Amino acid sequence: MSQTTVSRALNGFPEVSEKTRQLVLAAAAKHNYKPNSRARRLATGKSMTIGHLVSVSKEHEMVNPIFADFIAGASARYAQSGYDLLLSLVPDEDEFTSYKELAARSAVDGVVVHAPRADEKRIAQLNDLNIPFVVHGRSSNTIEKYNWVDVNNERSFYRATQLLIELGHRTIGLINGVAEMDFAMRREKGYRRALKENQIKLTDDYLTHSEMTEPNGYKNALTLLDLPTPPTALVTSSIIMANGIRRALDERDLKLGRDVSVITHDDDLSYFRDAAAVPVYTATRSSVREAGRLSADLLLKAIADPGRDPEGILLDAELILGSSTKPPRRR
Amino acid sequence: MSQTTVSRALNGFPEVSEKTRQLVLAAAAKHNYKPNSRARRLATGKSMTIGHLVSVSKEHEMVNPIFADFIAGASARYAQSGYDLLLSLVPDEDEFTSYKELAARSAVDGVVVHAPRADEKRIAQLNDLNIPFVVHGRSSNTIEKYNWVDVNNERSFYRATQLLIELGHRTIGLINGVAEMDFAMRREKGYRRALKENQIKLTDDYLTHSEMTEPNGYKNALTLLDLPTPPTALVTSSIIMANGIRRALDERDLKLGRDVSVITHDDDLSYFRDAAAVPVYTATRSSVREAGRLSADLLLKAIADPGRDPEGILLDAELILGSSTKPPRRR
DNA sequence: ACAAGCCTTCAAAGCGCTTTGGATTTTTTT
DNA sequence: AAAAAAATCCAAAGCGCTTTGAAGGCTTGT
Repeated sequence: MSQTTVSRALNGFPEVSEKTRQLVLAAAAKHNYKPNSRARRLATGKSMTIGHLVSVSKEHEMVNPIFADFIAGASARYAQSGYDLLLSLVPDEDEFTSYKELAARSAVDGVVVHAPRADEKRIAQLNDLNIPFVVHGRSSNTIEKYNWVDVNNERSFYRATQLLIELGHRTIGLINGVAEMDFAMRREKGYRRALKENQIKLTDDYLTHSEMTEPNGYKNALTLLDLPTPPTALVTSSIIMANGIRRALDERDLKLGRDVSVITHDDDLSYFRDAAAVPVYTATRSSVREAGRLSADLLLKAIADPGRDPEGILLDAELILGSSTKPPRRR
Repeated sequence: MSQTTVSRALNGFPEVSEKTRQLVLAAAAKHNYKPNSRARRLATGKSMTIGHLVSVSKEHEMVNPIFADFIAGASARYAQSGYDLLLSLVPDEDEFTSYKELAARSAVDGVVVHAPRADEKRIAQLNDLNIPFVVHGRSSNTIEKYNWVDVNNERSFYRATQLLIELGHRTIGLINGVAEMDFAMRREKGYRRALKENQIKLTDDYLTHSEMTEPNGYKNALTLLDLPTPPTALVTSSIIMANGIRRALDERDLKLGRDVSVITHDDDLSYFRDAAAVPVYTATRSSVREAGRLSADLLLKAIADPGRDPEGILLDAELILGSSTKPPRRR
């Protein structure tokens, strides 16, 4: 049997009879034959690979832990479509160099941009490179069109803050992510809007920015609790920081909920899944794994149809009521 | 200038004069030329790719969060050596199928085995496939030789338990990972050995196995605390579970350290780095990122020299004294 | 029974590199 | 200055597939 026939049978072309196809498939299965990826990719001119470049902050060697769940979502989709996932953790200062290198050696058919800043150069750069991409998040200061999947950060933090205000809180702190990050900026915006609409004036002392680690949650919570007028409620950007906050409260002999209310953003991480009947944390919840799935779908569509107009998908985080929010305690 | 010369110049062969090489390099840099990965891989017969298959427990869709840091360590090494990292999150039931498929289509030059069980079939299977691999962890019930990088789980949990005993604790619980996992088994062994050597008899009620999530840490801690004779100290396998334990203590109005001592294994995850002057947790600490680096090095060596005898690297977890351990409280 | 037409199969070219073996140029030796 | 040796460079083959264009085999209609 000729090479052509085998190739056609395996790749589902119609020019081969069903009988022959079955024969070929049977033989392939028997010998555990799979076309060699390398040869196939050269012949087709496609890499069948999606690149994920995750930046590692050089300073703290920090890897954002949400990316594991995001990638878990995306990976499943790639597998279904026969794509491989190329992962590269790069020091944040040479992010662009890495993209350029991938494009130059034609190693990927598309890339996912993680953790966009409000000011994000990578978007224009990738558009220049003419390589399909999707951004997990958005970039406020970017005018160009691009594919993105994001949650409604501004609105969900507005709602969270609003909820606290309705409960009677007037001194509310925000323990946020790194200031340059787009999501952090939007969340801050939502927080500020809620305060403003309720004529609550707070200095920037009630606002912290840092990488979203447990120790930072702890440290920043202590800073806020040590203010002359400590906050009676906190909003935070990550369940990991929320754990640090809980530790800070513990140390001050304050009880979560009773003494200080906390609302956290909850990415629904698999190892922090808050599935109790009454959730531990009141939270703005949005599955980052689902975002991974959607991003993958979008990117695969963009690759399949290069003429496609960029699309944005906005997920709505649910506001989940848990036991970490109560009216403020009389002092 | 001929293709040959360019190829040789770029790949550092001695048959080309330094002058020509510089010329070629300059031209390549100018046009941002990089040899096409696909073509190069076909020509050389190497994939220049390392596969990481991470299993996702179908049941709980759980991704072990340590893998992010492990991969961060490994990724840096791969990049240095020109290798790409292929990541695939696969449902745990078709782990082997995935390895076989990668081997059949010759997509990777080597693979890393994550989270080995005490009884681990994948090792024999990979040896059969004749594909270089390194195991992160070990497999107690496997006789074959293989490359591995592991921490001394048995010894470090022995020491941890011993420390608690020396402090005066007699009722010590172990909140462990999934029972089938090799690391969990070894840790249990260390725990039991320390108890035995001190003539402490405890039923298996003081021992829990589960995926290492925060909610499981919480739940299991509550279970132990509700025993007729509750433990005065706990040893646990993950800092994420430790966070759940802290929450359980909080709920019972018990204070970490003062009322219940806790020692946790600490993988030195970037978002839980316990770098306070006095660490929060007394812990058996071993950087999983370092393990990633070492695994990558080992695997690259194995690929470079197929005749090489398998090697094992045993890391010693440090026992770090923190503030979560105190003598038991008189009741 | 034969030609037309369709279905099925095949031989060969090509994907963009690396690598071999030979050709050419330069340097060294006599 | 000619020959030998060394240093450069190049043409062509080949990596294992896909894909094109053409040939062969079957069916159908007359």
